[in-house]
Amino acid sequence: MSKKTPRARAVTMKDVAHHAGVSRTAVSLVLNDRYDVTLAQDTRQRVLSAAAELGYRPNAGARALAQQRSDWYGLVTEIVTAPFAVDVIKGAQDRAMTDSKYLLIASTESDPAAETAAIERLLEQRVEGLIYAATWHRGVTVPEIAREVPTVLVNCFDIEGRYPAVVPDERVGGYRATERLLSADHRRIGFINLDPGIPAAIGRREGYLSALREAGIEPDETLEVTGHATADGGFASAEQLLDLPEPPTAIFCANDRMAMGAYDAIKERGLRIPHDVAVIGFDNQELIAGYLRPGLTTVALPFEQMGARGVDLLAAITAGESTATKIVTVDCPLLERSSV
Amino acid sequence: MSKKTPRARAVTMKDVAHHAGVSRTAVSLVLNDRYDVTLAQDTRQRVLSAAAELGYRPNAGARALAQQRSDWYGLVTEIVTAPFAVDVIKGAQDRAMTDSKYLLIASTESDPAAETAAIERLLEQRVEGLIYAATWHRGVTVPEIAREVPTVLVNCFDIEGRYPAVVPDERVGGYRATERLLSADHRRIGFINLDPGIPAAIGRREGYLSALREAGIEPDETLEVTGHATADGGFASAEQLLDLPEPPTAIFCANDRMAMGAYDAIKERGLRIPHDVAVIGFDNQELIAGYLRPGLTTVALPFEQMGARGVDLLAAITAGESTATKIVTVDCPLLERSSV
DNA sequence: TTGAAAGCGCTAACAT
DNA sequence: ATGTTAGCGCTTTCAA
Repeated sequence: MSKKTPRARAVTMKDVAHHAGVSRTAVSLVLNDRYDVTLAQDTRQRVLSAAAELGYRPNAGARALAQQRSDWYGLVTEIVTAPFAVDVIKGAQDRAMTDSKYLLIASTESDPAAETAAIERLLEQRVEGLIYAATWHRGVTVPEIAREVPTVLVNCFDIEGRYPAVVPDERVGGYRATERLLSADHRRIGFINLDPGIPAAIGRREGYLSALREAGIEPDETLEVTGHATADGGFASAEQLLDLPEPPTAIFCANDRMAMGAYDAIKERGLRIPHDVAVIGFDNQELIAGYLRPGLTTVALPFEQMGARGVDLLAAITAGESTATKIVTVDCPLLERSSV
Repeated sequence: MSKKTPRARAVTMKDVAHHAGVSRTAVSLVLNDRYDVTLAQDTRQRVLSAAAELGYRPNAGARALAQQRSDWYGLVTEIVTAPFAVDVIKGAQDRAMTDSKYLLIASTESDPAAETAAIERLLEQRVEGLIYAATWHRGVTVPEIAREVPTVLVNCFDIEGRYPAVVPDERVGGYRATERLLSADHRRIGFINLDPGIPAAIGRREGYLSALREAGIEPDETLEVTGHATADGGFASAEQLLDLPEPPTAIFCANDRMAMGAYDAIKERGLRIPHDVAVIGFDNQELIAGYLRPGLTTVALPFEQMGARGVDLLAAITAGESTATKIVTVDCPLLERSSV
């Protein structure tokens, strides 16, 4: 066991000031590019080179203390647990960086007590705002403590409508998928939906139905089935559809996992995708959609954009530019591969 | 546009002290559970209730400044970009939490300049140490600036061997996979490997070969093929193996994506998994391994554990308990599903 | 144009 | 056992 080596004390502003032969104030002014105050060109130069020479690095914490602002946002999420929606983090992270904000991420397992504790700790770090993100689109109950600071929900919404939120536009997504199938001349389009009640199931179905109606097709209830949201569920539901006296020529699966199962069902009957049966998914889970054979055409959930929009909203709110608890809806784009 | 509402100034220790009628020192002592100093039981009580009453919340930044330690670690990674290995973040996060450490995550896209900048900003936040994590196991070059603070690599290693690292035990993983197949009485075991040269390919192959040899089987070179690391690559390689005059009865795929393709190749020939051909994968990509039909037996990459071990190591180093640039190897467990 | 001084919230050495 | 005081590194009035 080696003794702990005491790290050399970091260079401070005082050191720079001393080295440059100016006051600490001057250093602060120069280093913060405060051009509202007029400083001698020479002073500026001296400070700059002294800082460079000494390898000065500002201490963000000290600055935060003095300025009473941390430049941090807290991101509370169960997402770290479920890699599916991890792009939310990336989107938020990138967007925060461009604002010179930091993201303090607290992962939770949606245990309310732990969640409150996590937020509590973020508040101790004096985060200026909170982003509360969920793995799958749903209504949530945010711990009361979050009210202490501006808070924005991402990929979920407050059941009581007290917070602004950023959510995917499920309806348009469902519409796009169906429309794509229609444009390939399919008229009998099966729909394997998720368990009813959740926003994804409701919105995607609405989109499906309205696309059909716009195309002058009266929805046929036998073509609508709900399946367990897994590959096995998709397999079973697809079988059900294919067993119909008048089976569909295309199937819209409300998620990619079910589409994965549908592929198996279709292939097992010796049918070809998309030649005999076209398939379209939802979620754009890369690992599935990208690697199925043929590649699965699907609708993408805009996780990254939602994360970015969340930070946007938060920035606007903390800047006092916005205050309404509005719901921002983000588009779900269609991703063409080869299954239609 | 509403005017920015000035947030009420937070309750400080001074307020608590005042309210309790004691000194700031006393408050600090009580709130930090410093039992080495003796305080009147009454004082302690008064402070506690004053703090509760006022809703006092410590200011982590101020404490960091005074103590000259931040309790923060920086996690530099490209992982946020690629959800695959995101469990590293979770493992590190959880482990850090139990130490009351925070993780400041900086996502990079492995652009060296951006990486250096990201680390620079982490250092401005006065992180006490750095974890540098990669999406896939490989040798990396860490920006020089990382030397300023204890640094640990996770799922990668320094090409020049200057940093301690935590990596998966690829060899044992390959061994386990092969052994599992052997235990199911397979003697002709095909191996679809990754592009040679990377640690995963080298280690997994070593494990494969040594398991065979231990079982008294002389490796047959025609059973070893390398494929493009995708489903299509796996498909092609599996075809190649199945076309052999004496085809294998089991295939070990060096990753799950290739196993996904192998499934298709096997099924297209009307063969059954595992009855006619057993398949085993590597990586345990949930979305693939869990949803393939039948479920894919595979070897898991211990991302979460690696993240946790990384923080462990860092904690030991910053505590001065360890200093060697050792390589820690983490076990890759076998995950049984139904493909063997 | 520059500098002195106070203060941000907290800890810790030192007195009392 | 409790209080005083001096920082921690930085920003920001306010004077000079």
